[in-house]
Amino acid sequence: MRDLEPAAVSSAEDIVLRLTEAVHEHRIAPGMKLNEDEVGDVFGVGRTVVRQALRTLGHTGLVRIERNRGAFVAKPTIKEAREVFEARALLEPQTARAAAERATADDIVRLEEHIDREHAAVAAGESGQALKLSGDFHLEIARIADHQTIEEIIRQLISRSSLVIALYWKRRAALCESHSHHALIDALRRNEPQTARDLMAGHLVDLLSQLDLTDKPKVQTSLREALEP
Amino acid sequence: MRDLEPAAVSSAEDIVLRLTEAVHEHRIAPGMKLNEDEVGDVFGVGRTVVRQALRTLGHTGLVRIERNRGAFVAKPTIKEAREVFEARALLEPQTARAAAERATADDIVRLEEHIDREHAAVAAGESGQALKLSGDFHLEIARIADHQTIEEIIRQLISRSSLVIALYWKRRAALCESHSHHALIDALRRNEPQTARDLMAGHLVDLLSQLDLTDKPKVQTSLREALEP
DNA sequence: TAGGCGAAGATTGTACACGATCCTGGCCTC
DNA sequence: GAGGCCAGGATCGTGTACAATCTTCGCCTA
Repeated sequence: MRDLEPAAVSSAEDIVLRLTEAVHEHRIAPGMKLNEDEVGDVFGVGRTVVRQALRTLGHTGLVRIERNRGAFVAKPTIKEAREVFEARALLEPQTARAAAERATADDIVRLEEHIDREHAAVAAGESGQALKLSGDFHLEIARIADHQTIEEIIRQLISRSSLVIALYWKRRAALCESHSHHALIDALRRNEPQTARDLMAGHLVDLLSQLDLTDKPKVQTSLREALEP
Repeated sequence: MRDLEPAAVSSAEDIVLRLTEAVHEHRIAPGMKLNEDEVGDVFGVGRTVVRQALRTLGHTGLVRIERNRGAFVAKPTIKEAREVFEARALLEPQTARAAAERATADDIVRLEEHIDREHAAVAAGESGQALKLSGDFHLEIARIADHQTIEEIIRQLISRSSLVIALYWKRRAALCESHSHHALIDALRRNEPQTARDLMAGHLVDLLSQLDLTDKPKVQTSLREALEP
């Protein structure tokens, strides 16, 4: 944690990664202003590089850029939240199916190591880290499916999912996820595409059902905007 | 066409649009180098703005950026080509279904006007323009479905589709598309979601089948890379 | 003549400075 | 006292200069 004197130089990619990580681990909250000078100081780079990074994050949907106003961590609306999970529901089941058709023994090992880290994070109470790993698990599936285009799209959707979870998660057992992931690995190990497909579809429904997307739970009017920071 | 002395100022968004249009209309070929100074001169802006635009295009997949080498119009491989259409096949049918559930009379009118322009372009022999309009048609469907997230993803996929078509299209009647689009409009007008879904699915299969994705038709080894420009 | 080395040119990467725009807070007027 | 106006500060947008890197081409050597 003593990363102070971070200095050195970070390329734009590094900053994108660091910021993405921070958002995934819920270390920076939706709506937070990302001042260019400030971010530049933190990472020891000029505004030019920060600008690139923020623009990149803007494209993934993690950051909203307003002209002459600056960059803010995105605050997905309820509609957007639904949309993100709908899109994932269209893409991921079929991707899991493809992954089940191609998964090698090595892939299974990697997935199991992944799950272990996920459990460790949960056990250590690091819910942020656990969430990030949970997202990475889905990405790993796409990687196994050997489908770069969809992998890239899913990466964006998972990023936004993190924001959605930060905003709309109703606290419950976070462990049920692990069960789903375990079952998925089993299906992949046994090369059962149809099972994998169904499990992923069900898993996404589960995730969505654990969000509180009732019509107006967290109003994000300018009023709240004024109260929160 | 006498757009010379373009000068004035164009913001980054404008340049993105102009370049995207040019690619969609096959006015600039895959693999072409996009020199920053050159683009800047053409549009009358500094390199900073060009840089932003190119980076944006890089994110949509239309341009490939190599560090210290520059920006090039992307050259999708056969695998990428398949991937793009697979992703579309997962997203668009369901989107068409949603569109059929929501389409208003106004929407139908807009779609029909769109088709008319498409026909006009085909009749005028402007195949590039026709292709662009054809892509926009699919985007319009996503807009009607009122699903911004998927719309944005489809926008990216259609951009890449244009590149794929530029590279792998085997010349045939370009008109069959119009029939598909017409049938889709009918389904939307009659609010027949299932029909719309199936039509879109079939339409995408048709599109894919008109590509020449046999194993090694257009080799793009470094040899070709060296010969082409 | 083939191969490797090195310098010059070209192109991108980054920082910085200046101009434009927006927000904030105080003051003036009604 | 309320509302509008204006100036000051802060922040972003863009052009430009300089540094880093890559490519190219000529030259030297075996």
